[in-house]
Amino acid sequence: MGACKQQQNFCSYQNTDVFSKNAFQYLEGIMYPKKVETGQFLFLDHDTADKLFYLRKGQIKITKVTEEGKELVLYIFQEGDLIGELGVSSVSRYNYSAKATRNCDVGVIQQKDLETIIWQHGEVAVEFMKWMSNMHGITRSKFRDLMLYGKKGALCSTLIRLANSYGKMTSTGIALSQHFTNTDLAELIGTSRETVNRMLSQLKKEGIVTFEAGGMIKIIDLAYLKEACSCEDCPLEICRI
Amino acid sequence: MGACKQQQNFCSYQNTDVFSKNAFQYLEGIMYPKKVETGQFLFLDHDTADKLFYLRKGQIKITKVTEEGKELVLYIFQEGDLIGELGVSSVSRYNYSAKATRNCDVGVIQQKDLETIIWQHGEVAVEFMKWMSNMHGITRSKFRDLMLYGKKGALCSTLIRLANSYGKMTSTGIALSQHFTNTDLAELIGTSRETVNRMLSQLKKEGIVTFEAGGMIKIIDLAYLKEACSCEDCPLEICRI
DNA sequence: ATATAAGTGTGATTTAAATCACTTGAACGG
DNA sequence: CCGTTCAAGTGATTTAAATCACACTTATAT
Repeated sequence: MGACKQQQNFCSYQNTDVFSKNAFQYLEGIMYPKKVETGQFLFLDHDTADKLFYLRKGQIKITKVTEEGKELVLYIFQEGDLIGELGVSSVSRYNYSAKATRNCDVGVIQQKDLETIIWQHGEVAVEFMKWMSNMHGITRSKFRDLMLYGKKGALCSTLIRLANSYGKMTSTGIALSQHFTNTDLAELIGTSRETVNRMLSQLKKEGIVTFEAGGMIKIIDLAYLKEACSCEDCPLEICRI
Repeated sequence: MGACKQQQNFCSYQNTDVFSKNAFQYLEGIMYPKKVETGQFLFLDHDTADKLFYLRKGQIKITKVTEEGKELVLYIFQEGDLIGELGVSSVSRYNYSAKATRNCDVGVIQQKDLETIIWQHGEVAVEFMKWMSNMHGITRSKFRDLMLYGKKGALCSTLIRLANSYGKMTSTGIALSQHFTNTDLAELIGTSRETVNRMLSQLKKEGIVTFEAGGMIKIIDLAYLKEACSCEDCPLEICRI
């Protein structure tokens, strides 16, 4: 379990970093393994939400798709992240889908089993609340960024979040360790591919970002990006993708 | 504590409806009273988030304001609602403000006191999680509605939520029991007063809504509003303002 | 190596929404 | 009753972003 890997990554947090070793062992105890292949869904919109998922390996995108096929990516989860809801009422349903964008090893946690642990161990309950609070913080801060500062602000906010989740510090800037296509970014922002392309070209021209081998984005002027979305320097567990 | 007051209100839920009588008594035990007058703030953006608030009476708007003065209203809380975050880390801060839009009677709950109860009573922990999950659900569903269906969809979604929170069923439609100005609605949607005015006029012309005495909105054609924002009939605890 | 698909880059055009600039109306206090 | 303030309504204009259309580039697979 993470903690900020200083220098190596710009700063990569897993959302399970809120759990103590002790609490995490309880979770391990009730997990059973599952594999999900690239392109497959871990769960679908409207499925019964009676499980949590611990992502051991791979990548999961949480998406919401409209009837017309427009796709909004709400989160991208990585190794060490916990996925799902703790509705605690047995009848609640997901209102988004979870799609594997790489081959995944997942630990499945049954709601019922988790509830037992929460009942018995106050410590685990408190840590779960911290996790839930963080997740809500991510959603709320994205909401703010995507609503208030236009598409340019939305892109800049998203680049900062990507830097926090995928960035590696180098002497010349923060290099994203993964390639994101214009379409990927557009789906994170809720805009069109063309708009992303034009905005990125502009940022490149102004020397805010550069493109490395394989189209990987490197952030040169983080301060500019922060300015563009009135960054409030939220804690890193919230400022993520 | 609520439960759906059938017929009387269209359907008014409080977000504390997740708590059992028993759990709520524990909360009552650690609350101390506070009054907040109309226009005053219960807390400000960036204040330390070490308290929860139970709203006994009055109304609180949760808002986010940009440097340029643009205001986004995230939630409107009513009697019986619980306000705040359960970050559980003592250093977390609000990243929004809470403004009283009526004279309020509030019960203040100290984070520390609450944590003790959560530790001791698994039942309370589980109910708190349900509450947190609901709050997150509200945020997520608004995010979706405001991002994906344009300003028209955003307005229609907001009218549905207002109906759930303030609507009274009548023989001719759902009458909102409170007046909302064009500016109020604009701040809920993240748009301009003029745009709201034009969209509302249009809805009126098409017979979707009417204006009653005092400018109160009455919803005639709920199905139309649902269609406009691809309503998924979320549970009522989530489809609120 | 070459066909095929997937992604990028850009101009032109359309559409949605914000902004500006007023007018009208309603409500409130002295 | 009149001036002041706050909200509603609306035309004209500008700006932001989506959409359309297509050329070009880069991977990938047979």
